[in-house]
Amino acid sequence: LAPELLGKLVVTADGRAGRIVEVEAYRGEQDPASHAFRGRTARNSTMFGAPGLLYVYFTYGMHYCANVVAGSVGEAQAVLLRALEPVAGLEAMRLARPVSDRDLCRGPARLCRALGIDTGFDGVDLTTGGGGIWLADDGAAAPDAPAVSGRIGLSKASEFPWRFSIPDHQGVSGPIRARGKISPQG
DNA sequence: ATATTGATTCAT
DNA sequence: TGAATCAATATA
Repeated sequence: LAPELLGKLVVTADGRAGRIVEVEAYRGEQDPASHAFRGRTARNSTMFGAPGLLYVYFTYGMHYCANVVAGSVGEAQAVLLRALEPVAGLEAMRLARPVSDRDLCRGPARLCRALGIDTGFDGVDLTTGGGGIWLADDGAAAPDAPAVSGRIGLSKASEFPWRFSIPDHQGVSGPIRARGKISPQG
């Protein structure tokens, strides 16, 4: 499911939108790197819910990251949104954080800042639009052969090749990759 | 390479 | 209670 999100749009009620260009998959209680690895807690309970929910968590004392819940109820699978290509509402994004347009949504915490996502959005349903943020499909196809590489920024299980991105897209978060020794792209 | 920053979690 | 950890980013 994770690679199929590539090319989809994330849209907010106030007119901001970005195209998904990079994601990572997390596989619930079987995945040592997943927040759900040690079972359900107050923080990760959204992951155990229905597919299509938005799981937002706060980390490093200052950053939010957003995931799309996948799998079925109770499986706690999720797809981390790592980078978007800004598509609409760029003015509001620049206001949230003044950086170059290319960097607005390049990185899991940056895209949350740019779209105004915080833990208040944790648990909203991305399929109905009622939560103020939703997924849209404008017909752009996911790449036939998405780039695959090791996950980024993890102290455990970073070797699992569950990071997917649009090949050679400039919006993909790059340099952080140097921390892992995985042969990148593919 | 290092500072930032605070919630969450696991161990006393 | 306390310490370690953390799916990150900015700055040097």
